[in-house]
Amino acid sequence: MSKGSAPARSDGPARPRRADARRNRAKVLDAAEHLFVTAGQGVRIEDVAAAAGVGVGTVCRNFATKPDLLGAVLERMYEALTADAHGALAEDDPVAAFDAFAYRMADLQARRRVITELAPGEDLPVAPAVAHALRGAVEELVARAQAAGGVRTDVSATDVLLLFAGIAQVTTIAEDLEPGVRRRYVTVLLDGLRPEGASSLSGRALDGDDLDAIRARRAAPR
Amino acid sequence: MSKGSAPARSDGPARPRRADARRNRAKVLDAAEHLFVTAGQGVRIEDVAAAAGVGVGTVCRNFATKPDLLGAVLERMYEALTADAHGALAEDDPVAAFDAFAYRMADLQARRRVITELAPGEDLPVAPAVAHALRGAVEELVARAQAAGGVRTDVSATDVLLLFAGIAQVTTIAEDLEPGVRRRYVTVLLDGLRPEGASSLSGRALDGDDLDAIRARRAAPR
DNA sequence: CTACAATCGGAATCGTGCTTCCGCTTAGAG
DNA sequence: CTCTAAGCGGAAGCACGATTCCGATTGTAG
Repeated sequence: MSKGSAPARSDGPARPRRADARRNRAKVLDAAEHLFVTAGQGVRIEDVAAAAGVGVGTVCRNFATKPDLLGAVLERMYEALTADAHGALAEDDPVAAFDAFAYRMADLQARRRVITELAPGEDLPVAPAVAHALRGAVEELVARAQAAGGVRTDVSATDVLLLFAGIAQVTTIAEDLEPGVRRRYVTVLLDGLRPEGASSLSGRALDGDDLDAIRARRAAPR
Repeated sequence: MSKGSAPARSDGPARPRRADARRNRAKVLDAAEHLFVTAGQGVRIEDVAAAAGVGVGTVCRNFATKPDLLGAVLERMYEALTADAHGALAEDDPVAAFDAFAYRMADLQARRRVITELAPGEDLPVAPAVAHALRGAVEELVARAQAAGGVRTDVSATDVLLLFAGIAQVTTIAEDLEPGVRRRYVTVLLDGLRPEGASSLSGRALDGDDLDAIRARRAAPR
């Protein structure tokens, strides 16, 4: 198996894949995303294939290994989140935009739970460029909210990303048991991020490099 | 394999296990806790055995299945956390006690990361009574802090438990990359929990039954 | 419409790690 | 000190699931 999820070799314009093949690939991605989000990364390839209405062979032809499939799904999720961040950047009021994004971010990050289930040491499927795009947008969003006095200045965009990721994870199950919990918790966290009445923080804020380092650790801790 | 982690049958006073057997059991638990915390629940039984300096047979004789081993380790963690909560209850200033406990709780919950790695659907090793003991202590702690005006009254002990669990999880890796992050994040969350300047929350606070329901969901979602 | 090659489905293969089994070792009672 | 059975180590057996392979199918160019 050679090409995996990168269908077109860079040499020359390989003729376009057959129409049904492209369709199947999409069906697999949709099914995989749904299953991963609802049942975790442990779902079997066979089940993904069944849900997509194709054979296992088709799944494996499009995504050489299971980590590849995970990676492709994650990439789509990051992209969705980044699109949301860009949408928020188009808003007028920086603080309101940040708050609104916080709620949506938590929702989207919750779907990303799969990542957190990955035991460290497994070859993590990363989406490099995509992750950076997201980070950039969030940095901008946080900076504006801070300038407008809606967010304390002793936290970084990375801190924000991590804090909400934590809330998102822990509410994955709770949320569909009692819809609204996530919203409540995000509100509490937002209150903690306001400049008014903020206790002083001791260490240093994390930056983008730290986030990369964390991802790297996940990938190869031993 | 019949007895698993419950060594003494209830019928009659079975003669005490051999001294070295008890010692080995303890060594296995220690090794397992260390490995699970540092490398996740994916570590192989064989590795646990090696780390404990015993054979795989010994591990399996003491803990019939891997979930049993996980369960035994988790039980010890819950107990440690509960002991801490009781310690906090002995303090004078309710608010200071709550804050201090929050920091320790986050640290201890971080070790509990194994749980969160468990894909839903796996037969979750629960520690029933132990979990309830913990909850009781935390409820008392939160109630006192609220009465003293240090914690907003629209959140429950369960909410607190979940919120800090989220922070704990997300800082598992970050913390040993940049020690102090967890402390920073806990501080932010504590700020969000103060009554001053708190935004109003929409839904309802979760209670102990919800927490049970969440655990149950984890155990058997399909 | 025909022919060719891209794709497909799913059975067979292969690897990995949990659990069991059994002959050997050794704690501990008498 | 001797004897008995609890306990031990680790090889073998098994189950489960990812990946591969190949004959059958089906778009699509001409």
